[in-house]
This record gives sequence, structure tokens and C-alpha cells, in this order.
Amino acid sequence: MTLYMPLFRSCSNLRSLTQLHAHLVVSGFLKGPLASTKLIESYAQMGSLKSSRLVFDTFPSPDSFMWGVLMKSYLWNHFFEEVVLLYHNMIYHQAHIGSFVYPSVLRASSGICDLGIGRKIHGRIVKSGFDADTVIETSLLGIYGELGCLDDARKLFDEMGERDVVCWSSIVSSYIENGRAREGLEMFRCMLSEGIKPDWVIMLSIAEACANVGSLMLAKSIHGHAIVNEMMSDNGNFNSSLIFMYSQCGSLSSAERIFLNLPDRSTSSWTSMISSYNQNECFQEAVDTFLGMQESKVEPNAVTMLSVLGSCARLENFQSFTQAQRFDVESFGPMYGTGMFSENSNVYELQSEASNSIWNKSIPV
DNA sequence: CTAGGGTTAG
Repeated sequence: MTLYMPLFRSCSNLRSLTQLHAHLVVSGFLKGPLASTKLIESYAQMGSLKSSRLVFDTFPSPDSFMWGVLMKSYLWNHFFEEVVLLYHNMIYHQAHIGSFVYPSVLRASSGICDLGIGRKIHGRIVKSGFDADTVIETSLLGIYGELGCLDDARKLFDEMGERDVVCWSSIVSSYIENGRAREGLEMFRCMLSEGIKPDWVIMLSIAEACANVGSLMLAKSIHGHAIVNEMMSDNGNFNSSLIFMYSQCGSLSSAERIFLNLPDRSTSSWTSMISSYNQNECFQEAVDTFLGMQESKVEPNAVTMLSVLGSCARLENFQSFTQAQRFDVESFGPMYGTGMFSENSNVYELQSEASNSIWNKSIPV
């Protein structure tokens, strides 16, 4: 029955998946929901949503899980309206709405900035008793935060029974994203005092908050904490955040030092350095770094272009400007960082005791 | 019962 499951993993392209699909049809396996659901998911992962939909539409009575997978598929591809539509279809067809449906539809409604539908979903969540589910609550909290309803987000958060690092991360980043970095940091301090250990994801937000408030002391303690907890290695995105953080806290040289010591520079680390220069009005350095990026054959993304074009404009450097213009900004797609930082972090010789003492007291801002 | 939540573009 589930013998064919490993076959899905071996399908590396659309062609082989289509072959597997054909095989499943012939052998009759597609009559079961399991194979169909897996097929829907696999097609979506390969970007063929149409095929996903075809499998779904030809299945006589999709279960809640299959609905959910289809919604998740649309979500991946940013078809938010379609996700919400599917949710309404579920209600219309009186399909059972399983708990895993809610995170998808909530994310979709924040994607289209529809607070109204979000509140309606909230109501249904409470009615069906899913409001005790940490994951669903975190999703809800996220949509309120994202749509600027910080009070609602906070209220939900305060009423949550169990708070793990993920939901703390959600409330903290909500504050930061809404321009209230200090309160975000204050919440983060509460989290620490409750004994919750920060992971690199929340530290990403904290670095952002630090960039906003511009405290070099906090920047150093974040950096120190990251080194002690080995967050620097293997994480190009995190290093990029630190680069920008330092540059916003008045230490462009620290930013440069991190950047220069990266063994492998990803799009995001180059971009971070370029926008750091740009923000510090070192326009020539920004352009030079961009040229260095081109030499290293690292692909720029839309954010890279935004920064370097800004610098070009300020330099009135139209030669670089036209060079930069050659890139098709629309075609950049998802901005995945691939650069990995594996060197031991002693390079910076930050005194970790000093950093940690800051950590345990209050956050200097 | 599956899995579903927090990241980031300056």
C-alpha cells in the first residue's frame, strides 16, 4: 500500500513524476487518498500547480488532509486568493476542517491583507476548540501582528497557555515590524527571564531590532551571544543580518570585518554589505562592492539592485547604473542565501563574558 | 492519524 511512497522521493523532475503518476493510475493506487495527496504535494513542489489541481479535482471525495495539502500548495506559490477561496469551498461543501488547514488560510489572508476574513477564521477556530492549539494560535498571532493589530496579537499572546520560542518570536517580530523595536526587545527580555533559550531565528529579529535602535553595545552582545551559541556557522542569512546590524549601529568597520572574513559570500551577504555602505553614504564603496560581486559571479537580487542603484544615483555614476540595469529585477525569484560560514568565530575576539553579562541584565538601548 | 506556527531586504 505505502510501498510506492519512496518512489515520490526519487522523482527529481516533472517528467519522472508524471511517469509515476501514470503508473499510479494504471495500478489503481490513485483511488486511495494517500497516493493522490502525495501526488498533489509533489506536483506543487515542482511548480506544476495545474497538475496538482487536476489530481484534486478528479478525486471523488477529498478528505480534510487533501484539502489542506492543496491549500498549502497554492500558498507556496503565493496564490493567496485561491487559498481563501478553497477555504470557503470547504465550508460550502461542509467538509471537516482539520487543524492543519488553519495555518495555511491564515497566512493567505495576511498575504492579501484581509483582516476581515482573518477575524472570521478566528471565530471558527474558537468555536471548534482549536484555540488551545499552540501552532494555530501562533498563526493567528502572526496575522494580527502582520496586519498591524498589535493589541490583538498581544492579547492572544498573553492568553496563550504554552509559550515556546516560536510564538515568542512571532510576538517579538510583530513589535519590530511595526516600528516598535524597543518594545520588541523588552518582550525578548521577558522571554529570556522565563528561561526560554533563543534560537537563531529569533536572533535574526533581535539583530533587526538592534539595527533599528542603533545600539552598538547591544550589537556586540548579540554578536557575542551568537558566537557562544554557535549561530554564526552554517548560516549565511544570520551573518548578513549582523553585517547590516553593525553598519546601523555606527560600526561599519565591524560590518566589513564580518563580511571580509566570510569564506563563502552569498547573495545576501553581498547585499548586506552593499546596503550597509549605501546607508552610510559610502556610495563609491557600495558600487565597488557590487562590481566585486559581479566578478565573483554571485547573482544579485532585487534588494541588491535597490541599494546599488541608490548609490549610483548619488554618485551620478551612470556607467555603473546602466551596468546594473542589465539585470532583470523581476526574474530574481526567491532570495535564498546559499553562503555558509564555517570558520571558527574567534576572529572577532569578542569578550563573551562581557556580552553575557549584558545579556543577563537589561538590554542597553 | 498525517502537518500546520516565528525570518528578510534595508
